[in-house]
Amino acid sequence: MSHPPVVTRFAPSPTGYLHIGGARTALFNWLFARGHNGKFLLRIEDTDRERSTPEATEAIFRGLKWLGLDWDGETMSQFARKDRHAEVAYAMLARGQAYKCFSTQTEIEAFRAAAEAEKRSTLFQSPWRDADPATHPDAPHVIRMKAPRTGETVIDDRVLGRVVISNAQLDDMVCLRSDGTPTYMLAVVVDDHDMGVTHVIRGNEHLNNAARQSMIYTAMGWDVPVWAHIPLINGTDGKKLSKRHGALGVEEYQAMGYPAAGMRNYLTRLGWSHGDAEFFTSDQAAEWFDLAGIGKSPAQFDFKKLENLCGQHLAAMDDAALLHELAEYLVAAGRPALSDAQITMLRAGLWPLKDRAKTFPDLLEKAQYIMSSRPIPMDEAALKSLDATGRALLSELTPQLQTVSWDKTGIEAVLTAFAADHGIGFGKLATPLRAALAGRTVSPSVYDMMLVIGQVETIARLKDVAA
RNA sequence: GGCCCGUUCGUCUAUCGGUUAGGACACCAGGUUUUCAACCUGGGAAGAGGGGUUCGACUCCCCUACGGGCUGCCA
Repeated sequence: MSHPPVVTRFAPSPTGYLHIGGARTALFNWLFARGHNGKFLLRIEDTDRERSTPEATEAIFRGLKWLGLDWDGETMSQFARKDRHAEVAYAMLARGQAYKCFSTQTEIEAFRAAAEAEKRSTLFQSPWRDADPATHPDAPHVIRMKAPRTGETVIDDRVLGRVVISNAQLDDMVCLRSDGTPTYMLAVVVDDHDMGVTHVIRGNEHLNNAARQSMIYTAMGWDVPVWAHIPLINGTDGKKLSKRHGALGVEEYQAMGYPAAGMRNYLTRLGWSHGDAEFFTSDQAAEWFDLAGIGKSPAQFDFKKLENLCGQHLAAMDDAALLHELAEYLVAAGRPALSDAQITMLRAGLWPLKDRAKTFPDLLEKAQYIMSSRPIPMDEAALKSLDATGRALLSELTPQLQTVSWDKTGIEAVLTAFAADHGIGFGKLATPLRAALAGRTVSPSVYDMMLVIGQVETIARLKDVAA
């Protein structure tokens, strides 16, 4: 028995940056498709000509690319398919599943206002629903779905379970606007059907829409896709995610220096779980990802956990990939690129840094001692530890470093013997040494620094502070 | 207002009627240590409230509270 092919899609509207919640929706669709040998499609829902912009479309592309969410085939523009949408609207009309409604927006607003005042249902019931076409005026009109008024529509949701919505709650939605363009409700269904989408994985806010869309599928005699409505992401206070919580656009996260692998891991784990698995690669995630593992309740964004995961991914990344992504980070953050010489030095000194850094700016900060050129700028605490005693120790130590074999054991032997000879703990020696090498009191291990910058540079830096 | 969805440690979550309610992040304490990290050990920390059903409920049902969504010729 063969499995039916899986086709998922991400369908953002290009009205701003790629929202963090949208990115997670895209990620879930991508994981599901990749894990099932299926296709992941991208459709830009640009039927709202007022609010859609090409810049926003570009931002969506950049965000998806940063996260490594590659889509199959050409990007589809929903607006470009408006003729097809209209065709379906007229097909529904011909089937008697839809009708022309000549009510003006002013009339509808008046109806709603009156209904609200009388505490009646504000669902608009068009007087044209059952009107004889022969009596239709020659006037602008919309095409409305002739939705069933009794009974119920059931959404068999893979995340939420069986959701029953009474048809009396649903109105005759507009499918084709008076200017001939389709509404979202019609366009999604037509496109998803035409694109062969089998699984609709999207935000919870569409759950009610699913009932409406289900009606269109039924009216057209099309197969209804598998629904999976995923919970939204909340801000750190449990309230809806908003600008107050800082970063909303995924590009901001890139600019803050979070590695994409960590971001993917974090976002995957937010609202989905696979036993106790916390740290995993995209391949593992795709292999494990399933609709059953998606939680029902909204999750709060937690920067601490994101950072922790990012740190683990940074440590696990190979040097070339890390350096490559670091360069991209610098561009995204609008920071100056590293020179070839700096990159060479950084590559050599990456090993003691990788498992300490959580983000790219963090890594760069810790790599400061590699990139600085002599004389090394000193911060206040470093200067303080380079007092007369400290400098005396260092100038006595320096000659001994000229002859040592430059590896961890060689250096360690000299330093520990030196400390012992002077009757001091190793810490008393390491502190001024660290200051001289790094210009600060927080740095990687002095051994590691000496190995990374090399014998010549080490001695030069020590001589600088002795002077 | 009507309808729909949700509610386990501070946070992300496991549990799919029977567990001392598990893990991770964060936090606290101790250890290791040349600083900061990392690392190791230990610790505190949860089923929104109230009713049922059941021999037994975090788990099933109902009510309430709280949070969210929909109720557009936006998506």
